[in-house]
Amino acid sequence: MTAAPPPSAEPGRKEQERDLLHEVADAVGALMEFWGFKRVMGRVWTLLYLRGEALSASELCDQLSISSGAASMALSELEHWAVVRRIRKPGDRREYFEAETDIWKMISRVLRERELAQIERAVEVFERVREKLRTLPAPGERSRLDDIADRLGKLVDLARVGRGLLVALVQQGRVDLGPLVRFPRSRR
Amino acid sequence: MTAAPPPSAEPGRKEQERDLLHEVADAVGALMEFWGFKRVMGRVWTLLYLRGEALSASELCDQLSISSGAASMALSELEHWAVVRRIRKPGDRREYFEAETDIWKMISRVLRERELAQIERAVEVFERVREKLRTLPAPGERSRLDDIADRLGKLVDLARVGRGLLVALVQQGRVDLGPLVRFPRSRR
DNA sequence: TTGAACTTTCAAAACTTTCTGAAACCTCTA
DNA sequence: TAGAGGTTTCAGAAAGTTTTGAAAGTTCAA
Repeated sequence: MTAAPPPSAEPGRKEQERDLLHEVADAVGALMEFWGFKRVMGRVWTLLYLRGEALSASELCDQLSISSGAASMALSELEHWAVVRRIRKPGDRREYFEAETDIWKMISRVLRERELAQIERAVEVFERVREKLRTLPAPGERSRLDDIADRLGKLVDLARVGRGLLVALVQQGRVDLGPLVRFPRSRR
Repeated sequence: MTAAPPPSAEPGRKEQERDLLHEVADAVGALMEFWGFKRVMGRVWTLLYLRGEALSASELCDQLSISSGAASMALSELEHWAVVRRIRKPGDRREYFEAETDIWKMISRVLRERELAQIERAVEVFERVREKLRTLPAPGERSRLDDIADRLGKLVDLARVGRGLLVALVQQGRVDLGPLVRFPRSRR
């Protein structure tokens, strides 16, 4: 009387489970999105992690309701960041995917490859512009332009401090933001 | 022979200066975008910082080629994050804006208000789902669901560790990611 | 070598975010 | 307290991002 398989509407245990995992996956997705990744990447990783076993691409598509294209892209990107491992099972043509669980490896890699590059790019722009500002002919308003160049110099210093802290963090897993906390307040 | 005002095409010192500042502003904009802010916010702050004086909204619109609407929105948001100060000059109806230069104040505020909230939200979801998973009737596959709940528990722990580190960072300006580096690798 | 099974690519569609500019709304000064 | 000068709001436009799904590309067992 109570053991009949659910007719067709009604939650159903399987669906409930899927929805719950879905919810967690979304929460992680939001977190990762904040870190500059795509939301699906977080969702995929989470499902793989929670399920605890290697899943095939098509199962991921089913479980997360995404297209094969989206899955393929998310998976390669996750693999690039070493957040997911690609696995082959002998005698099975499909590829399987497994969640990487070494959190620090993931985070430090992002800091090193992405954030550092970002800061470096900014430093380059700052320095180049400062040089150009110097050579800009400025009859009669030398001091105003010089002031700007000075502040730009401070920006360069700041970016360098930031870069240093980031490097320290990645290398030692530990950082003291003192230099940043104390960074020269401008004297007006 | 060489001192005539530039005819109409040609760089022109004024334009060159504006373009150079523009370039720096864009670089900072890209950096801030990465941190989850809007690009214009970074551009506005940078221009204010480099110019070193309080500017009116309309001057910002001119210099950055943005509409009054965009400026208004960026400025209120910057003000919310205490990255820019709003200033009134006596006898002038306009509002002026000035760049805040205390970098740490800005960063710690973002970490506290935004990142922390984000993590807290995730923790709540994780715990709620874990509870529900526990009460999910699971005839005949008790162990699989339990495994999932266990891993979800680890996720909760991880998020708590992250929250702790963040709080420490904000309060002491210093952090040791050891707990994260060492976070329990899953035994498969 | 073939072809079935699976994966990747990519142009177009769907969706999201950001920007514009005019109208509504303030807020001072006279 | 009228209204000129400024600021904010907001609906629609523009720009940007993500997703889809079908076609092209791979790979492997036979």
